[in-house]
Amino acid sequence: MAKPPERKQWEGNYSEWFHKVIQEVPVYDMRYPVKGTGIWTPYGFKIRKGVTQIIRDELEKTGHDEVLFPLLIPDYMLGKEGEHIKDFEDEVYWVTHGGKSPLDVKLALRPTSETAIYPMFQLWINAYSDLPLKIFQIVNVFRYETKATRPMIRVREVSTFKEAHTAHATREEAEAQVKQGIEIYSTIFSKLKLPYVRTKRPEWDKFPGAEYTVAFDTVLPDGKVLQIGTVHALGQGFSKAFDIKYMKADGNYENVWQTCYGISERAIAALISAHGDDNGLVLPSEVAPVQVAVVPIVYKGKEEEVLKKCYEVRDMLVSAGLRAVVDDRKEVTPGSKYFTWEMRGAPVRIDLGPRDIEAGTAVLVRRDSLEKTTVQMAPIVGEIRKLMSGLDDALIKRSSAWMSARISEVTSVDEVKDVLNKHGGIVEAPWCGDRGCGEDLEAKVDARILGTPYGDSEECNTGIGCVNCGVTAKSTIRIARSY
RNA sequence: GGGGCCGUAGUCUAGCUUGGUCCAGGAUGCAUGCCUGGGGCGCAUGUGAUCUCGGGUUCAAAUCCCGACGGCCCCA
Repeated sequence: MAKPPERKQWEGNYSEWFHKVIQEVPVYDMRYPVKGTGIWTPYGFKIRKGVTQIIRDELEKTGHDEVLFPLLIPDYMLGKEGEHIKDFEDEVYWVTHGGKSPLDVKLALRPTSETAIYPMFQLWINAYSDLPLKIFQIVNVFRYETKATRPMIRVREVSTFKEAHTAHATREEAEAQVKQGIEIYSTIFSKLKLPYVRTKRPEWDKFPGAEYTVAFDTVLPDGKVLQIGTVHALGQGFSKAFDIKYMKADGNYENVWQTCYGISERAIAALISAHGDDNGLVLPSEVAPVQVAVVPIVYKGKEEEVLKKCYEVRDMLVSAGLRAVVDDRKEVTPGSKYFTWEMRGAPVRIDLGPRDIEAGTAVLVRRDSLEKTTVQMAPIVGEIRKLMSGLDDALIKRSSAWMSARISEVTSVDEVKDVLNKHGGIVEAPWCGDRGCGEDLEAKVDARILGTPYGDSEECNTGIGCVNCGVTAKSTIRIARSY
C-alpha cells in the first residue's frame, strides 16, 4: 500500500473528521459535561506540550519572561478601560459567592489578562530603566460563548491561552515590538508547518482597547477561516486607564506604550486540521509525541529475537535523541498497529521482522506518503532524520499549496459570493475603506471582512473601483466565512 | 439575535411516527482462550445501557408533553 491516504473525509466532511480524529487518537475528550470545555488526554497533552514548547522557546529567545497571574479579576479592575469592558462584558463569568456569603467585590474569571496585569505594571514600572518590560503567560481564560461551541475552536474555557504583554518608552519602540511579535508568530507557525495570511483587522473588529490589530488567519479543510493568532498595538489607552507612567531622563513622566499578542489552542486545532488525512493525524516531527514507532513483525518461535532487536533499535534511536517507542502489544496484529500509529500521526514507522533481522535491514514507512523503503540498519538514524525532514518539508508545501488555491482575487460582489459558495477560503478585492460600505458588503455576501493585507501586498492597483460601491479603492480587502 | 435537528453500553447505531411484542437489538470496543502474524485475521465465550436528567400524561413511556443540561445544523 504505497499510495498516500486519501483526504475525502478530511475535506468533504471536515467537522466529522475532526471530531472523529480527536476522539480516536485520542487528543481531546469533549464529553465533560460543561458546555465548551474539554480534556487534553495524555497523548493530546503531549502534542500541546510540543506546541507550547515552541512558543516558549521563541518568546524567551526574544527577551520575554514567563510569569503567572491570578485567574480572578475584581470587577472594578476589569471595568477600567471603557472600550475593553464594553466588548467583553457579555461573555464574562462571575464569581459572586464565597461559600454562602455574597462577595463585596465580584470577581471575574479572566476573559484575557490585560486588566489583571496592567495594575501590576503600574507598580513595577517607575523609570525608563524599567523598560521595555516584556512578559508572557500560558493560562486558561473563560468566555461565555453564546454560539455553538466546538472542541478547541470555539470553547468557553480556553485552556491554552498564551498572552504576551509588553510596555515601552516610546511609540516607535512599541511599534517595533508589534513587528517583532508578528515575526515571532510567523516563526512559530512556520515551525508548525502552518500556512497563514497576516491581516490588519478593520477598525470595527480590532481588539477592544487597541489602536490596531494584526491577525494571523488560516483556512480549514471546509474552507472556513480560523484566526490563529493576533498582535495588538495598544498605544497608551490602557496605560492611561491604569496610570502606568515612567520617569524619563529629563525627569518628566510619560505613559508607557504597550502591545500584547496572543495564541490559543486554536493553533493546535489548525495543526491537526492542516496536515491530517483520512487515516488520521499527520504531525510535523518537532511536535510529534512519538517520532518513530517500531512495530515488531513477530512469527511463532521468533518472538524473543524480534522483540529484543526492536528494543535495541529503540534504545539506539532514543540515545540519538529521537522519540521512539516499540509497539509491543501482544494479541494485536501488525496491521492493526499500523493503523494505530497512522491515526496518531507518528512521522516514521519501522517494521522489523525476521526477514529484516537476517538481512540487517529495516523497513521505514513515512506517514504522509506511506512510502516504504528498506534501509540498512547501520545508518538508520540518518535515514530517519532524512525521512522526517522530507515529511516536514512536504507538510508545509502541501498545506501552503492547499491554502494558496483557496485565496482568490476578484473584482465583483457576485464573484465574491460565487467563490465563497464554491470552495470558501479567502477572497481579495479592491475596497474603498469605508465602514458602512464594508458592513454592507458583509451582509450582501454573508461573510466577514478579515481586513486588509499586512506586509508585502498592502497596496492594490490604483484606479480600480471598490468591489462594492465603485468608489476609488484605497486598499485590498480580504473577505471570508470564518469560525 | 432568529429557526431547526438530536441525546439509547466506551463509541456508532436499531427501535420512537402508530405507547404494550424491548428487564432494549446490532456493530465496534474491551476481557479471556484458541488460532494467527510483512496492512484493521478468524472462531468461541464473556463484558458492558437505572434508554441524558427532572417533572407530567397513561393501567402501561426509550417512545407522547413540558423544562433543564449537553451535542449539532441553518439563517442574520
